[in-house]
Amino acid sequence: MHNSSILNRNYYFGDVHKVAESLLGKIFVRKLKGNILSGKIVEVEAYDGLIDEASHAFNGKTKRNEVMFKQGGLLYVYFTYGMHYCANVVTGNIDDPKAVLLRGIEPLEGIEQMSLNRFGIKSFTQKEFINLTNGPAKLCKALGIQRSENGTDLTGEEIFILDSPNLNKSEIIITTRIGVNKSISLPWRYYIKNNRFVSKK
DNA sequence: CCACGGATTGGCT
DNA sequence: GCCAATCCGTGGA
Repeated sequence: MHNSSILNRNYYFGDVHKVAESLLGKIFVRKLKGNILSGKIVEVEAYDGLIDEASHAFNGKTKRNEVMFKQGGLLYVYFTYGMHYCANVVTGNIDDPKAVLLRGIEPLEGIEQMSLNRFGIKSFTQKEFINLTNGPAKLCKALGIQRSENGTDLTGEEIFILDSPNLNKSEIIITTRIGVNKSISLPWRYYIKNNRFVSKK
């Protein structure tokens, strides 16, 4: 199915901004009920722990954000707006709570299952195809990621990320984050230029 | 294409 | 009690 290797623990101990940028183009894989669901990561945001007012970890550890305070390479899933889940990749050391929010992926494998998860039906229009995974809560729905996936080890078998060469600088747009009220001018959002599954240009 | 508001629940003050 | 790292449908330009 794939030849590339799974990103190892060491990868997730890098600088959160470097990890965020380098995750673009890599393949996020979710095994769900024997199906493989996968997609290319096309949009992310970095949340820089204790110095970042917009980070969930800014005010210290709570039951909700405790996974951010664990070692890099875990999945931090949070619930928001009363109905949505969003997924982050935790980076760095214990008690150094940084994370990369996954905001958009381009579906590769298991597309019919993603449509079932999103819309309750296997078929979809061209417009619905884009709508499958072009947003942080949409991609969680499509991949079947919810509260029970919080804390999943990305070096395990269930959810992991496959390595691939880093993109050229010319293929990457760096800009401000979306949906935050604090630290709004920090350019900590990264996405692939001209990709249709980026949530907002 | 853009702006606006409703949905809905848990975390935190 | 307030409001969120969102999404979707609606209505107008």
